[in-house]
Amino acid sequence: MTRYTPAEIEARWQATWAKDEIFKAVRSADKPKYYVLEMFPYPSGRIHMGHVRNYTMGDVIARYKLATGHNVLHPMGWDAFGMPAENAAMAIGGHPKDWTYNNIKDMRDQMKPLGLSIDWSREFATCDVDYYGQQQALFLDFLKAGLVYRKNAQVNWDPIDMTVLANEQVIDGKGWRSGAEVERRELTQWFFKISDMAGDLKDALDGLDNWPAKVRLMQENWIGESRGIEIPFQRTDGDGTILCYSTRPDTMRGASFIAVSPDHPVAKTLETTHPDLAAFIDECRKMDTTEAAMEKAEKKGIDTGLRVAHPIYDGVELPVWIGNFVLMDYGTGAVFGCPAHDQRDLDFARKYVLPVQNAFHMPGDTAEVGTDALVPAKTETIVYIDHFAGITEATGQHGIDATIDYFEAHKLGTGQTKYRLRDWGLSRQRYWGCPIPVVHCDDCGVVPEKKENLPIELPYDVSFDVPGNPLDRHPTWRNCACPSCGKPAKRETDTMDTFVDSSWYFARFTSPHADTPTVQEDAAYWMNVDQYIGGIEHAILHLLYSRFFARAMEVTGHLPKSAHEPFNALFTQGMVTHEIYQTRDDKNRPVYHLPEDVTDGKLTDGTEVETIPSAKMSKSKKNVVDPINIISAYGADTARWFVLSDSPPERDVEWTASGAEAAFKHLTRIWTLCERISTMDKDAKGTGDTDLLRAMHMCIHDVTTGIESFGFNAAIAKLYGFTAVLQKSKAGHAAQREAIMTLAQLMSPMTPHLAEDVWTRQGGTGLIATTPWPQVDDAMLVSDTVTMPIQINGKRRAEITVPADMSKEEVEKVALADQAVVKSLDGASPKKVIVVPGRIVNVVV
RNA sequence: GCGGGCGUGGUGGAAUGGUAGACACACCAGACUUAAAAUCUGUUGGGCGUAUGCCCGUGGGGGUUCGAGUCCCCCCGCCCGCACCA
Repeated sequence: MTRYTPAEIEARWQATWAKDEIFKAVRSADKPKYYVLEMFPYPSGRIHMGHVRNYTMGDVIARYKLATGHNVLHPMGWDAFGMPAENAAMAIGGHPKDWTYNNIKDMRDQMKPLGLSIDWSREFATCDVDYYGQQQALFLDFLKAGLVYRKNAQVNWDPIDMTVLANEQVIDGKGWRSGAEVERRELTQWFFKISDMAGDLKDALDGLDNWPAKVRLMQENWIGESRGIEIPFQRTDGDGTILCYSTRPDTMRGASFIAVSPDHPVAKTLETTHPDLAAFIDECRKMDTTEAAMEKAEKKGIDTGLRVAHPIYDGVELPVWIGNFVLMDYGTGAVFGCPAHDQRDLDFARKYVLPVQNAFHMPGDTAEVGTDALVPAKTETIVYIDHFAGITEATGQHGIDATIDYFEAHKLGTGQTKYRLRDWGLSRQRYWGCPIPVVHCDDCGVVPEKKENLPIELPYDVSFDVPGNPLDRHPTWRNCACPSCGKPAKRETDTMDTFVDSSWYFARFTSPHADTPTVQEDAAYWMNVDQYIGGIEHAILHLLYSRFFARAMEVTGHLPKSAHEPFNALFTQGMVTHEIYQTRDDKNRPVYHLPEDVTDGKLTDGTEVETIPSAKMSKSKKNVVDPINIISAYGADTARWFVLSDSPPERDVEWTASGAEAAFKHLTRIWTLCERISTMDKDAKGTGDTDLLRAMHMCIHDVTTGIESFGFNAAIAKLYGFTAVLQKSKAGHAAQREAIMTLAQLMSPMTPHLAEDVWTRQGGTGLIATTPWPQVDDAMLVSDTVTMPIQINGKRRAEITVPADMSKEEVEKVALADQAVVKSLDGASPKKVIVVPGRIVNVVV
């Protein structure tokens, strides 16, 4: 009797797969292609359980697609630029490049024992000069196409990372990585013109049927489309107009002031001549240091003395104020305030004693606004007055649309659709990123580098002993010739946001070593990604940027039109969690303990630990289980099996030692079962062959459906069930052998090594990985008889077994004749009998 | 504040509108063993009953339906996203 020894089995099969190159993706017209991709990892140096779960899910899909006759592309790479490498260099010395490449090597070594069906020949890291050089080429093409531009702008400045952040990278007023309160600064920066595509990025979400609705909705909210109107207000104190944007033109009757941003041109002009206004504007600028403070800040304003005419009431004048709450970069930087129907405007009006005037009424309102603005709910009926009095049935959007029509018809304004989405600032004042390939020339200004001069390589000889960007203080790197006039010039020292790197890597995988960003035939063949798998945390940032890049690469001829939306299907998987174990030190501060140091709620010295409910595995809470330890204790197949079982893949899964143990026991059971069948008398006849094979076909059906619908946990439950059937079966050798070989095939996407071994031991030919997926024999799914529950008034009272093809009428007769039914009816006569063939009978009395 | 999701045994979770709790964990009992481990078998939503069985049960309340965990309305709780966006 041999034992299940995963270490030996797994190494052996991984070597075989590698030798036979069965996962190498080659273009072929013979089979349909299938591109499965998991979000590539940041090379932190160690893989964690989240990686194991993410890549196992992708691997199940990839292996299943391979077995179902697809030409599969399943690549792996490294999102390798970024701050941690520089932080490590600053903290412990060394060089970001060495740190990163060492980490990549370590993580690759940790990942390979998982037995993933990856085409490693396509591997690359975004910090490879081959990759970022092509990214520079893309940048130049985008620049030529007007998709990148430079502007002086208020930016989010992270004072800890000492760099700029995009709007998407500021979470609750704090930097997404450093957690520092973000400041506002004015800097000249490069921007991607993502806002030009806002409408399409929003509209195309509708077509992404195989994306989670949640992600589509988050993107829709982020893009923030709103329908409104731009209204020019005529100055009465002089010439000119002030253009205001409003999504509520139906409140125009109640307008009592205009508010402009402190950065508005009107404010900037007045600033030069009015010291009081200048002081206020100055105060606004000083106050605006952090996003968090801005949110809490008091609404303040100052009257400019300017006056404008009310657009629909002759002779009514409105004062123009500067308001600290008006944003310059949304709409037109100027709004009209309607205190009666907007809480913020009302607070402002009360503070500065401005008129409050109803624009409409709602049934039941007192027509007298106190401290709460009269804001109609979506479904409430609004009764308009004066100019809009005709719009009586107005609810929700109707009144707004109708008033926009009114303004347009009277040439008082223009309907406008606006977006919240801002352009993506990509400049970062960091070393470890892709250099922006432009040159600053005293004579020619900002000049794009020539393509033949690419790649602009990062210098290796840099120092991190002082804060700031080492490229700025490098003695020679900046020096270059102007690509336009040839005179000495200086390179741009900003590098690109690392989200740029991850916005097109999926396209690069289709021709990873080409000397152009993509190759037309390869991109056309392999794109789109058929199934993309990753964390919900990328719902906005990475996925929105990638959708923009696909469009931009289409415009610049690097991707086909068909790749407009690059990810056909998206799956967002849950996290791996673990309980947290803590004790307290003498100052009552928590001390955390690794799960491996805790047995039955106690440390090895007998100290009891407090158990805190399961949370995302994190080093700081020490609630981590190292995949390497699990693999060496139980093997990769056990780890893979466990992360897929118990919880649906979109939800979190809690790692438990007992669960991992159970997974290992099950795989051992399969091994033992395989041994038993191998040693059976080959000729002996058994009993129940048909029952076993019928259960087998049910299992094929259920597992196939499970995998195709991401119901991995359900598929695994069925595999448990069928294993139990096979274990108890008294069927003959041939049937049992067929059953275990099919079981191995069905398990092969999850536990590929064990599956190969069972397959070979049972005399299967070739590799299970490339053997066609088992087919369901539909005839085997239908049984001759069927057991149906009988309900009386919806309560289950009896059960009958009848031939599967029995007519409804016959079933009804049999049901009503049943002993238990007769007893339950107790002489009452049925009013109605509902027979759902093969399902249920309900007798209504 | 706005938008979305979720709520099922001791636990993780199953259930195309059709027998709620599959499968797994944990617990308990039994077999094997001198014993333990390992392995195998069985029980396990609550209540009543010797028992065939009966009653209750998917956060709470109402509704649609022959039939609701599932669909609709209201409420409660939790989670997530967005928010000075005019």
